[in-house]
This record gives sequence, structure tokens and C-alpha cells, in this order.
Amino acid sequence: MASLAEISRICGVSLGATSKALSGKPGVSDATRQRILSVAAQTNYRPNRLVHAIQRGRSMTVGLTCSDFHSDFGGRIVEGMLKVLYEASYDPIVINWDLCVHEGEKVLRTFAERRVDGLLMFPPADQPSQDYLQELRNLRRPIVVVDQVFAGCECYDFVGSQDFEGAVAATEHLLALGHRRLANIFFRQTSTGRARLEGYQHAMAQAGVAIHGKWLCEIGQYESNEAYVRTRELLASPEPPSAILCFNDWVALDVIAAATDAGLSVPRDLSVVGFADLQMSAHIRPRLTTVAQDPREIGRRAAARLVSLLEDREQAPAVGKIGEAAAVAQAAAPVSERVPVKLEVRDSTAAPRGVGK
Amino acid sequence: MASLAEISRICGVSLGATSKALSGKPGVSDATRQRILSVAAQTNYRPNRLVHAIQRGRSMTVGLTCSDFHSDFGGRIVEGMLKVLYEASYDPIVINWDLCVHEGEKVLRTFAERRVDGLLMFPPADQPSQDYLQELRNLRRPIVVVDQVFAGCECYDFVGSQDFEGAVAATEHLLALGHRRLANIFFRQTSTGRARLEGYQHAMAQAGVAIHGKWLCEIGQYESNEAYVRTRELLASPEPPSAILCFNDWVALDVIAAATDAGLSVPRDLSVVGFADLQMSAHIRPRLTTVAQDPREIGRRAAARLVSLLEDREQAPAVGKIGEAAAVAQAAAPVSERVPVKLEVRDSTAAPRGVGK
DNA sequence: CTGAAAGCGCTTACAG
DNA sequence: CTGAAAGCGCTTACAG
Repeated sequence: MASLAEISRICGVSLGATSKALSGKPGVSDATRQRILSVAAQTNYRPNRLVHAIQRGRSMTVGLTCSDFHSDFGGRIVEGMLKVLYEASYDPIVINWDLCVHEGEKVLRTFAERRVDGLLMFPPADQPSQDYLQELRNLRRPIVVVDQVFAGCECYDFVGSQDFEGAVAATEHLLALGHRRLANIFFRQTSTGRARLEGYQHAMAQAGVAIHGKWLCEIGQYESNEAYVRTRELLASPEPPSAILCFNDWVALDVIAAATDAGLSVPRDLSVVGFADLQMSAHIRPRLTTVAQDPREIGRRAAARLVSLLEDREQAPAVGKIGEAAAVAQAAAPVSERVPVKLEVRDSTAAPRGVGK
Repeated sequence: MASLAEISRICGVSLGATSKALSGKPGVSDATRQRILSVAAQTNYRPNRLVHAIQRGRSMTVGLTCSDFHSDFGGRIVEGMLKVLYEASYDPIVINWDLCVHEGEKVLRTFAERRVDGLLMFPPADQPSQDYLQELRNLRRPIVVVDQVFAGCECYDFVGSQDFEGAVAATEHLLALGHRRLANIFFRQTSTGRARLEGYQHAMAQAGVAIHGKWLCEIGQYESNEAYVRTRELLASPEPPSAILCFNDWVALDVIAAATDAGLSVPRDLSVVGFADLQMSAHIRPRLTTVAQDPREIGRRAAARLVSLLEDREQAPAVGKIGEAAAVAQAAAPVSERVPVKLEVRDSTAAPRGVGK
């Protein structure tokens, strides 16, 4: 906790010599260097990175707006990010995404004032305000958006999942088992939800299977009992589905609960497919068939992309015409990456009754 | 992104005047102030907090070491922390706890070099190394430990759950239902696990009910299939338990799976109690009886405690005898807080067969 | 009201 | 090899 000045005084040398000795730069005699190093160790000296940040114009921090702390999906994304950032010597300053929705400009101002080098935005839901998007532009720093696509964020790099393809694969799996009365409980408020809905519709159309209006079942939030209630209704209707494709594993859990409470057995009376492959999904009974995402890889790639943008920027000539920095920040064309998903067939899906055997 | 110097130049005033105008301090005429503010807005000026941090000796950041991104328990703790920190104008720099175990000193050096004002340690498992503990002492900043107690960390404030009391309540619940063959699947590697084991033993002793050796069932990790395998063994043994108290909800999930796969029904053939009340626990079937913790409140209190330590420190006279800062950092006696738990009785527990009805 | 100067904790050319 | 000086982006007494 001693300062450079203190160490210099103790050693009876100049600030410059001490600085060089401690940062391993040449220009100090070995004897002096040893003396300085030893005093630094004794006084518990730690270089002040805030000073470095000011001097170099790089804080080696990145802003991370995140929410979805409610399941291991978000948690694993963050884990992947933390690992890559740590290895690249960047530290994340984390702020809850909810705050970005409600007082987003303030959050971004904080990031700007802390001089973060870039931004990792993991926004599980809720479209940010116009003010937020404007402030985002003012930041003039590399940004990578994760998981959800937003209107107004098309200009930033993106890393997410193959939501459309996953829903197609899940639907085709159910169709191949012989299901025709195939419902979809979907969530329209996030881009992932919309993409999965489209995947379902696409696969159904491809197979030439009609979608009964009642089987297209929208929910407004998936942490309420809405999915449960809607499933009970569906199952009690005159034309109940034989299979339900769910927006995600949470919904699937409620669908299974609803079926169980209605006296039905999964998968004998109803097949259920989730999306995510949360930790619990292989541990519940019946083990859940689901479209497995790879959240750690999403987090890793997102962070790696940001780090690479940051390094590129550093490489780029610092001098130049006005506006060049901005140009570099926006990069050429924004890159979108979608990490592959994989259908995990487990025990919650089977051929409908009377089919297959 | 303009600097103070730039704005001063544009406005034709001194640095000092500009500084005062922008920070709302008196000593500038209204006309000048307005001119400066308007230029600042146009040039998108953001004060550099890194400079403030250096000048004031407070970075307004805290280090947060965290892991357990694998369930909503840890996630909610973090949520609670983020909320309180944000309101108190502190920003967290987050590093994965795993790194603290493997290269802990390096992580703490990073925190020291970034001049975090305090530390929030949320360590789900794994005793940190001696080097880590030493470096922790060198930090000389307020520290609050969360959830797990460690040897070597007794000198820091702590916020956790009533683990012992929770296990007692769960055991008494099962005893009251009439269970006598009451097994416990426990986890000895964390302090919470040990406290819960003690709670079980205490309640059993109080009730004068003997614990069959086989019913004391230790697992080495709860993210493997160990709990599942051990439960299958237990249930197939000559004296199977009629109820199992589980270290946490993840274990309970596997116990229910094992019972189901063994052709048993929960709670008819076996009662199961968890610990945590994770998101899923009220959604699975049977709905899980569990000791509900309050992770958001844990996070909130831990952060609030740290903030209050930080403010106290600021109040304290900066001058004084050598060593006073250290004394303030350690505070008087460390405070331990345990957030109450609540037994949530749901559908996974019932009277043993042949009892009660 | 306004400006010049010192200082926060460093690093980095630049002289000796 | 070593020291004095300028500078990073500010704030804060201190003179005018």
C-alpha cells in the first residue's frame, strides 16, 4: 500500500528509477533494482492501475449488463465470459440489466465515466428505451450483444443460439414420432421466443401439417403460472394436443406438472419438448427431451469477440482523420454468430398413443 | 468524450472555472456556467471517475468473488448485492471464485491494483489457500463473507443462512409425521453442509431417535450422480429409510428420481426434504418440501453491511496513529448475521406407510 | 467572479 | 545508470 514516492524516498532514488525497476524495464542497475524490489515487497506495494488507465487511455475493464440470474442458463453465459475476460486481463464491471431498462442512460453514463473499454450486453428481455440506445451510440466503444436481438442494436456484433434451427429440429422430432396434434407454447416478447415460434411454424408447414388455432398458445411471462393454466385448458379442450413444444425448459416443467395434475402421464399421453437444457432437465422424471443450448460457449465467444474488437482498435492508427475512431468502433459490418444447439432426446417424448406399436 | 481542457479552450475560460461549473460548485457566474454546460453537453463530456478515484483515494468499486452460477441460489444473492451496491453508487468488479482457489493471490492483487474499496466474498465451496488468506489480510480493506464460513476468515463480517435451524426444523417435521427411519444425505465439504448435518443429528438426539449407520450418507459432490446412486443403494438395502433429508434441492431432485426409478412413489413410499427452495422446487411433481432460504436478502444484507463498513471508514478520522486504518478495517468484533429460513411443506413429505391413517 | 499553481500516482522521453 | 521535468485528467485551495 506504499506509493512509488514512498519507496523512492526509502531507497534514496528518483521516482523514475523506482518506476523502471518495478515495471521490469531496463535502465537501472541490478543492485538498485534489487533494493527497490525488496522494499516494494516489504511495504506491500501495488501499482495503481487507475493511473495506468488514465495514462494509456485504456482501463482494461468492460461493462457487463446482465440479468437472468434465475437459471443456470444466464449463469453459464456469465461464467464463460468471466473466463475469457480474465485470461485477456480485462475485468468486468457488472450491472443488472433491469436497471438498463428503467434508468438505462444513467447506467451507461456510469460505464462511460468509468471509462470501460467495451460493453457486453446480455439482455434477457425488455426492449431498451430510445434514450438508452442513443446513449449506447454516444459511448463510441465496441459492443457485443448476447442472446437477444433488439431493434436499434443491429449495428453491433451479436452472439446467440440457433433458436430457429432448434425449434425446427424439435418439431421434426415430434413429427417423426407420429405427432400431428402438435401445440406450441410460445413467448413473443424476446427475439429468441419469436425465432423459436417461426421454427415451429416453418417445420409444420414443411411437413404439410395444419396448426389448429388453439394449439398456438402465447404466454406473456414464463415465471408465472400462466403456462400451467394454459396447459390445463389445452388438455381439457375437445381437441387436446398429443405433444407440446415449449418455449423453454421452465415452461416444459410447468407443462409436465399440468399434465401430471390432470391425471395424464408423460410421455404416454403427452409428449413434451423444452429448450435450453437447464441443469435440472436431465434430473427430473421423466427426463426432459429438450433443445440443448451451450451457454458457456455463448459467453466465451461473446467475450472473445469483444476482446478481439478491443485489440483491433488498439492496433489501428491512433492518429488520423476525425471520426476514424468511431469508424473503427463500428467495425466493418456487424458480425452475427449463432452457437449450434443439439436436440437431446430423453424420456418426455414418445410416439402418440395408438401409433408406432 | 471531450476533456475538461478541451471544453475550457472552447469556452475560453480556465480549467478551474470549467471544473466548478460542471460539478455544480459555486464560484462561477451563471452566464459562464451555462456556456460551459452547453458545450459539455454538445461534446458529450463525461467526467473521468478514474481521476476522482485517485484524488479521493476511493474508487467507489468493490470486488466480488462469486461462483455458483449454476442455480438461482447464487444468482439471487448476486442480484441482491447488485441492487444495494448500485443504490449506494458502488460498482462491482466480478471475478469467478474458482480463480480464487487456483490463483487466488493473483486475483486479490488485481483487486488491490484496481483499488477496490472493499470485498464481497461469496465462496460456494473449496477452502482457499494460505497464500490467499495472507493476501486477504494484506488488502486492509473491509470484507464481508457470504454463505460459507472458512477457517481463516473468522475475522471478517459474515452473512449466511440459518443452516442449523433449518435442518432441525426439517428433521422435526419428518419426526412429527411419524418417521423414525430417517436418513440424511449430507455434504461435508462446505460449512453449510456441516451445519445442516449437525442440525439433523441434534434434532434426532433431542427426539431420542437412533440414527442407523447406513442412514448417514455422505456425498463428495452434488453435481454428479452420486446422490442418485447412493439413494438406489439405500432403498435396496434391508432397512430402507422411510424419509430422506437432503443437503439441498439438487440432491432432493436426484433422490426423487432414484425413488421413482426404483418403482417407489414419493411421498407414499418415501418422504423427501430439500434445502434452498430453488425456482424449480415448487414446479416439479411432487412439489418439493424444502427449507426455503432467502438468497436475495442474503445478498442485500451482505452488500449493505459492506457499504456501511465503507461509510464508517470514511467517517473515521483519516489522521491518527499508525495502524489505525487497519484497526478500523477490522472493525470491533466481526458480526455474523444469519438470515432466517422457513420450512415450506409441500407434497414430497407425508406420514410413513401404515402410520397416521 | 476568475485564473495560475500544486497535487493525486504514476510513466516516459529527455538531459546529465 | 540516474535524475528532473512534462504530462495523463482532473480538483482544490490560493491569489488576483
